[in-house]
Amino acid sequence: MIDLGKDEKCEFMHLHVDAVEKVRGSLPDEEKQYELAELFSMFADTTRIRILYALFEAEMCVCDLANLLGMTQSAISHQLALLKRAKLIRPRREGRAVFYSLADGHVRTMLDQGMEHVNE
Amino acid sequence: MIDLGKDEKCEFMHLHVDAVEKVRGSLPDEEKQYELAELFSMFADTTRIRILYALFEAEMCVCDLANLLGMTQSAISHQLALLKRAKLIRPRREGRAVFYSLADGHVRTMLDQGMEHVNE
DNA sequence: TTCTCATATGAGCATCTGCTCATATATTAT
DNA sequence: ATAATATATGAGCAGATGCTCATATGAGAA
Repeated sequence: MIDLGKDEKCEFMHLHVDAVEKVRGSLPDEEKQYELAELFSMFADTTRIRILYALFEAEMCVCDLANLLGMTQSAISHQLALLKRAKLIRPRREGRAVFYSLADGHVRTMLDQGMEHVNE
Repeated sequence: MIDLGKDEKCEFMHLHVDAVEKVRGSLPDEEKQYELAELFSMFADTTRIRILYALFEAEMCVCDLANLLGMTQSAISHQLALLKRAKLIRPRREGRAVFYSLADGHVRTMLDQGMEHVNE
């Protein structure tokens, strides 16, 4: 057996060198990995999940959401800014109020898929 | 107009009281919200994303993954423990090695949906 | 048994995240 | 113009997260 140094024991004793090499090429590139992680992190918080579920039902302004979820205007606004940056929601100004709605259907699909897994 | 106190200005000046009330009933219950957030948080990290993409291609052991991703065995093992806890992957012992594979198809579907959104 | 290898896991630490609080901006009304 | 209202945003802080390092566990070999 070839000696590959003290830190490379198990990595090369297995038969899977070819499998590993095959997989290496099929990974999404670094930027896509980062964008994916960032997208999913939007769904990784209960406040944002509740905001999105609320927007499934109706377009709502910041204070409506704050009232609905029992949170401060500031907390909601910060989260809306994140969701907007991730292009999951879209603002519409009407006088002083800003109404938010879902940007596209993927949001719904993704949450549905997640809910399906959670419900087994 | 009814005076509702200093902190409840905007919440009740809008026409959306009914919309808000309708939505209140349609939110998933607290436990589901939490489970959903926990599930999505599994996809909210590039290391775990790369592990899952790797397992799309082939069942792999811890050290194979560590080698593939250029990370320590410990770091990978910690992440695998999280993915296992979330029931996204499944271990299979074979001698000293433990091989991991995807637990079910939802994982693939969810990542695909995310990738679709990222790719616009 | 003892030794080695593969994996798992607890502690510690630096970074990230989600809130609060204060304040800034934008729009309308007077 | 000034005042009031709705939203946005920066700073600060407590808790969560992902790594490293050391060590524990589990399984096969001698």
